[in-house]
Amino acid sequence: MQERELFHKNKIKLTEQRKEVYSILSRAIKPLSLDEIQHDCNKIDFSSVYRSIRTFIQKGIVTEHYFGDRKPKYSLKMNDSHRHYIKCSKCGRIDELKNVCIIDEVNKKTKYKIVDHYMEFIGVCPECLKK
Amino acid sequence: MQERELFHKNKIKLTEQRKEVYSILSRAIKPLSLDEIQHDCNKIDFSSVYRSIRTFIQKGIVTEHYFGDRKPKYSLKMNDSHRHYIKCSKCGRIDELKNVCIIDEVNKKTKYKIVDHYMEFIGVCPECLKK
DNA sequence: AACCACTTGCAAGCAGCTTGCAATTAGAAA
DNA sequence: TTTCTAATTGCAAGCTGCTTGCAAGTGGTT
Repeated sequence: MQERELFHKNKIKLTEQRKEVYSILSRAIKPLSLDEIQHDCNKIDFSSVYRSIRTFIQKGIVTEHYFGDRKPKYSLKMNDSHRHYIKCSKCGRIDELKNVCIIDEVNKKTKYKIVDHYMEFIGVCPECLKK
Repeated sequence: MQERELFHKNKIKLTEQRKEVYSILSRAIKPLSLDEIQHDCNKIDFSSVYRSIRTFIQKGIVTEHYFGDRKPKYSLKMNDSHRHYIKCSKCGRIDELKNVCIIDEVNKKTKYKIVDHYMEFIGVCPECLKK
């Protein structure tokens, strides 16, 4: 979907700041913190980055991730599927973990109606294992 | 294991404050935030609660959990197995999710050596579903 | 019983958001 | 295209949830 179309569909005004934040997230290869997003921006106030992200989350365009530190990370919510990540405990590198699904198993074990889930894996990456 | 023995084995001084924090965690039926732990205490300073928890985590006695809000929760790390929880998006109730394991599947999909993992599920609990 | 390294409560400090507000601006209406 | 107005922005102040320095107090060894 086009950026313009996506914004219009969600009744979000197409401002320069929002375009830039969206663009950064669409080019990111991993979830980013507010800090990191602002750092990649061309002079956008932190509060504006913060508010665009809040808006995107509220409209379901962006997902918030927790990786066990105090800074949540953000990524575009893709239509295809829920994504999971693995983080290296030595160097901090984050990789995507593809084709891992646990929803069916959880559905069998609980009476809750699952609406969302989040998984985080901590490990040692191949490079750090060599050392 | 006895509390006294556990503390001694880990070279942790057996103070009144630490005994109380440990006792609260051992009676808790779900992970608690620092706030909640302090609230259950009989006049222990917040910084002491904070530092006991840090010590317990560092000694491997306590586990830190993230449930998608800004306040980490803490529980005793049981010897038996890694625990997972499910949280109701309507009422905030948290239940334990038993016998759910994904480690084997993840090990097949990645070259990382997994050292820890964390899963969180958000759903609507049976009571809230009725409403 | 005496000692002393560790622990505590207190208060100050700090990071990471979160919000109020006046100026600015996107985009609907004319 | 110009006008109008509600939404958005940058700035600065404020807040929450830790985090830390320090002097007083205390377990546990001697």
